[in-house]
Amino acid sequence: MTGGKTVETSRVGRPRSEKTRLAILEAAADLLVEGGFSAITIESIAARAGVSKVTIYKWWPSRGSVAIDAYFHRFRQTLTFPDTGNVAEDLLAQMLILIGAFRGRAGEIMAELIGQAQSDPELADTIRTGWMQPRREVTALVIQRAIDRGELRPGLTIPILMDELYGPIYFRLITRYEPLSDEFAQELVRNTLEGVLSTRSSIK
Amino acid sequence: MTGGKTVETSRVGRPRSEKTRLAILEAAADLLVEGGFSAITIESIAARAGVSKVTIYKWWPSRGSVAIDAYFHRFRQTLTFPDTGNVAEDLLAQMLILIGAFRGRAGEIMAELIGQAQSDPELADTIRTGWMQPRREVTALVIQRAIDRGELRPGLTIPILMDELYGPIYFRLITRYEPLSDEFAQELVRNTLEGVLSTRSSIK
Amino acid sequence: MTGGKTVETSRVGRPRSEKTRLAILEAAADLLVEGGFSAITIESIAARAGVSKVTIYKWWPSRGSVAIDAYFHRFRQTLTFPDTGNVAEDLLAQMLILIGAFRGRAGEIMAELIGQAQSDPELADTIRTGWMQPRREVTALVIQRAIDRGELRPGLTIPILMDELYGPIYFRLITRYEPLSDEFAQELVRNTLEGVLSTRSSIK
Amino acid sequence: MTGGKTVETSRVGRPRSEKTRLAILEAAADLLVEGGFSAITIESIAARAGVSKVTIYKWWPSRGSVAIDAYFHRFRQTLTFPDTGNVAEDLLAQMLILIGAFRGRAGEIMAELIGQAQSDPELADTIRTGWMQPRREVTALVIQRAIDRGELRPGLTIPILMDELYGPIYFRLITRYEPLSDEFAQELVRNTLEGVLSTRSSIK
DNA sequence: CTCTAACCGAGACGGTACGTCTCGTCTTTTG
DNA sequence: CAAAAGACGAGACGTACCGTCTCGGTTAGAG
Repeated sequence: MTGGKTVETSRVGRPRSEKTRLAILEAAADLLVEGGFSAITIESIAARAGVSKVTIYKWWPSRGSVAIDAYFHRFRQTLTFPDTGNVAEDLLAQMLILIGAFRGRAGEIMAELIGQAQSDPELADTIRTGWMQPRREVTALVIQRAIDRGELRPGLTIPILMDELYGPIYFRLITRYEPLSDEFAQELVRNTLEGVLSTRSSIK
Repeated sequence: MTGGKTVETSRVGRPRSEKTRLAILEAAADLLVEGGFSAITIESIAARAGVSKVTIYKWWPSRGSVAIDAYFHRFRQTLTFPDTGNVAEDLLAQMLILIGAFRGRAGEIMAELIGQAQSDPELADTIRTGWMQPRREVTALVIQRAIDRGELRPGLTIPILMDELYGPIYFRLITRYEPLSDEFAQELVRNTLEGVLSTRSSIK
Repeated sequence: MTGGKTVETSRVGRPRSEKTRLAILEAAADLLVEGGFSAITIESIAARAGVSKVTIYKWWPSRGSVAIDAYFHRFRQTLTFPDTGNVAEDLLAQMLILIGAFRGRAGEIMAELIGQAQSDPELADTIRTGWMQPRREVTALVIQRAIDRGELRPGLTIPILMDELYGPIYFRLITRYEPLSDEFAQELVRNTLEGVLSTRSSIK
Repeated sequence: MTGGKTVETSRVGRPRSEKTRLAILEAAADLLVEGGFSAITIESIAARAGVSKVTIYKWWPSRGSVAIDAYFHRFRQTLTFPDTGNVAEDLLAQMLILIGAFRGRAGEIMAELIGQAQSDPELADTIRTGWMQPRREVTALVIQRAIDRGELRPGLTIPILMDELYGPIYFRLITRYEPLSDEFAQELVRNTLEGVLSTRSSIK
């Protein structure tokens, strides 16, 4: 996310052109939407943005980093999750918002970005810290509060519980085994909280 | 998985060389282990196997397909899962075997293959049908039997439950947020079955 | 002159395309005539010849070498110098033929090629062995015979005498101080043979 | 030689920095000596001189013009030729001085500059007027006096005679066919004056 | 003693060409 | 007819300089 940094201090020399920065992000985002990650080449971005290749290389280290910046630029979404105090409701709301974002082009592109990240550690890091981490923090907060209120088991490992919620969603996003429907999110959250044992056997 | 098919019918002309096929798979597997998916190029395989590029193109449609064939060739494992009749034990055993396989090089390579599959539908399909499906079928059987015995809730959607088990594992494989430890598998299976609500609130 | 070599032995693999070789030389020669040496870029040749850059790099080591090959391809001239037995006549004929070739585009281009050769030793060598040497050999022969016949001084250093003939011509070609006129050649040859001392002083 | 001009009129505004001008010429000369003309790039000069590119462009129109200025700055030599009244001695002295200057790095660089001048008319002009012309004028004077004294043939075309002297030297400098030895200069001057016909045939 | 015009550094930028890489196809000879 | 060898067109890579363009900060004579 190198290229995203704003020029803080006014230093000597010609300042960075904000117009150019935006033209690059817009061009990359367009290419991403139209042809997916494989359509992102430094040359195609440069040509579309009317910008020199060197300028792109100057501010971004790889095509992956331009792609993720362009993704955030285009699909930046608010993280305003509700906080009703009811853990089931809050978690479901969060999962529905994520699933909603992943239906449509944004989801396909995120899948490709995650795919690319498997052979681009820097991209992987940017996705983790720039995309997943903020969401996980909100979710962790909701879970922690529910533990504090005594709604959830105290011995719980929070990262594992979060993997139980996010894991299946990203698994579906990536394997496309089954659709990312609202019903899926509902049963996922319910199952995760209540378990899947039959009532009889749960009373031990 | 085109290249993996054995030559059944004896047709006219010079038969396909089995030695060549194996040389290609061994070379590709070596490259995969040494340098990951990005080290797999048709040219590098051809050079290493002492084989012409055209011969590879003749039997495999893409580098992804050679890679997955080479992966299966090198890391093929038995699917002999225990069947004790205890759903918790059986599921845990299955997850532990998968996690064990994913620790080490095989896991890293599978992550890369899944990554590549995001921009290679054919590779995605081969991974689903050749790798995931067999495991899911065994898991589905165990779950179905537990439902039949009344251990699990009858209304359960089996694919969702399987996503709850496999999803977090693949999520950790791909995001590398946290390690694929045995403890993780244990808590994952326990949480999935019993839920995470505190005992007090679960008696409603 | 690497690319000029003809494929002698019929070896395995696809043979070199003669059509491609000629297309490259024609394109390069056209560019040379139209825009001089600076118009010769590997990219422009490739574009004009409908050929890949790699193919050019495969057969020629530098743009200079393509240029000189293209020059010879386009301006190859016969070396049929007359041999009358009269040294003055023969030398003048040779110089007139060379000067004639250097008037017009071929001379301008040769000047540029010699210029480039100052920073490209390989090009320099090709010009020496492929262009100058054959002419010098013919000239050396004429001179040697004149020495044998007793027309020229026996103690003469032949290379120096040849430099006295060719040097002024190339000097004019390169500095453009004065035109390469036929009168120039006539006085040059006469002066070189007879000297410039006044008759009075020459009889010492 | 634009950049070499001294600031005559004192105009308003900050005057041109002499320190900067010298830093540029020194840097360029160093680069020229170390890596030849190809090492001369505006960027490398700017970096080495601690100067902005724009400042260089402001005072010199091209890299060729900086190069030639740097050459004169570093290798400026006196034009004090002896004038003994003996044409053979005087011409030989002049040629020996020139040949002496051309042995060593200065000659190699001059060859490269002349080479570059083939595709840079302005550079060609600067070399002619700034380097060759002063020498030719001295030589022309010596020749003219010899004609006046009756030592040389009256019908002689002086520029042609000068090309007979300078041409072979520059030819050797540029083609590196043979070394620029003192013996070469001696025989060159002698041959030029006396001719190469054998005594017998010269008396016709 | 301020004003102001020109100089100068640093560095961003669009552009052209470089030489390299790998792809997937094509065209031969060899077994 | 399979396979090896290798030529080839295509196109992106990342780099080097080009020449131009802001900027901010001198520097010295003119008012």
